[in-house]
Amino acid sequence: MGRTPCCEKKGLKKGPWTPEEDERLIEYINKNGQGSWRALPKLAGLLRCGKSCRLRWTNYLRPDIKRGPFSSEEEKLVIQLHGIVGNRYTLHCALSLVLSIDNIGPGSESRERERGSSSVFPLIAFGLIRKSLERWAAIASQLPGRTDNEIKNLWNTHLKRRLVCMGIDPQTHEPMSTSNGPNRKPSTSPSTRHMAQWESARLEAEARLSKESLLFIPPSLGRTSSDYFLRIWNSEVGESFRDISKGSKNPCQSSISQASSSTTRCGSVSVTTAEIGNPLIGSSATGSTENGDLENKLYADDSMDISDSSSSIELEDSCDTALQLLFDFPANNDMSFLEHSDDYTFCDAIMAESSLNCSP
DNA sequence: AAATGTGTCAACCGCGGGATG
DNA sequence: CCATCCCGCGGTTGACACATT
Repeated sequence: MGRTPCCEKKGLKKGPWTPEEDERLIEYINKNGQGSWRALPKLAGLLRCGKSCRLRWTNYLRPDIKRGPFSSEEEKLVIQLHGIVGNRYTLHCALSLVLSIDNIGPGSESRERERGSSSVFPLIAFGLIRKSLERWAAIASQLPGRTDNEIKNLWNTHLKRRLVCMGIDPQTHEPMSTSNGPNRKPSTSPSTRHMAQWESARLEAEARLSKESLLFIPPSLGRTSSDYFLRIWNSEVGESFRDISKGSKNPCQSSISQASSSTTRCGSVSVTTAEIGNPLIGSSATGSTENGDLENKLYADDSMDISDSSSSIELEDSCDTALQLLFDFPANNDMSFLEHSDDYTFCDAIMAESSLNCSP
């Protein structure tokens, strides 16, 4: 309703593309570049709608497309990434964590202690919240040469079935409820497990950040954990997130609002870190009050006087940066941190066993 | 050998949402 | 504020190849 169709349907060709059409499209884009898809068919002399041209180009003709079957490494990566950004459950976990942090206002010292040291984690969570809304593109961005459509097809035709065959819920990446299997530990609540996973990721990020900080700060000056947080806080990443609760145009804020309003509807996660009593936090936290103060500043930003100069573009970059932090660490897309929770990630088992037990 | 079933994948559809003028 | 363009999504279709009966 209201929207005009992307093109006049009459007289336009549908179905498989011919080599001649491909050639025309490639030639046109090589000459004129991408964009203006609506006008492109006419200019290129194609009897296709612009959307069809765009799809053909982005999913098939782009020179950087990698053809051929997915390698086992790629499949494993897709499964792992789907576990992170690929379901709304994770999205809500991230959201809940951010909100739980947000709920800790000045004076809530006990909760601060429970939560432990501050970190880059909220920034990662914000990035993930945003990116979770673009699941296939986010996953595809980590697999050079693969398109989101290709990954979606792979997931729907191969991987999803494989997970089901392995008794794993493809949505939650959890073992199916009724059959935990002989070697499985009693299943912890999904919330707890996801939170443990998140916390594990957070700790890794912190460790890495701390390590990197050693390169920038002379040991003679001494360091506290707040130094590391300050470094992030003073960076452009921090600058962008200082404005998160200001201004409705903020894309992250928008996502948060949307997700927040849907939390009740989906009923997935409404726990806070403190509520689930994540043991990782207690065992590893430094419990720095300096950090708590910093976080109070960070999340009680209604009272902060910050000259708002960050554009949405900067914020977007920062969200990307935050996501990239997660994708990057420890290094080169090594997602082994996911396996720290020893009953959560079954990718290796899946890859090893699927061909034996789940042959179509 | 023919009919039928199944899997795969490129392509399409309709929708929501951000960006822009 | 509104209309339009563009992008990305989930879901689906249809052609084709291959397996099974």
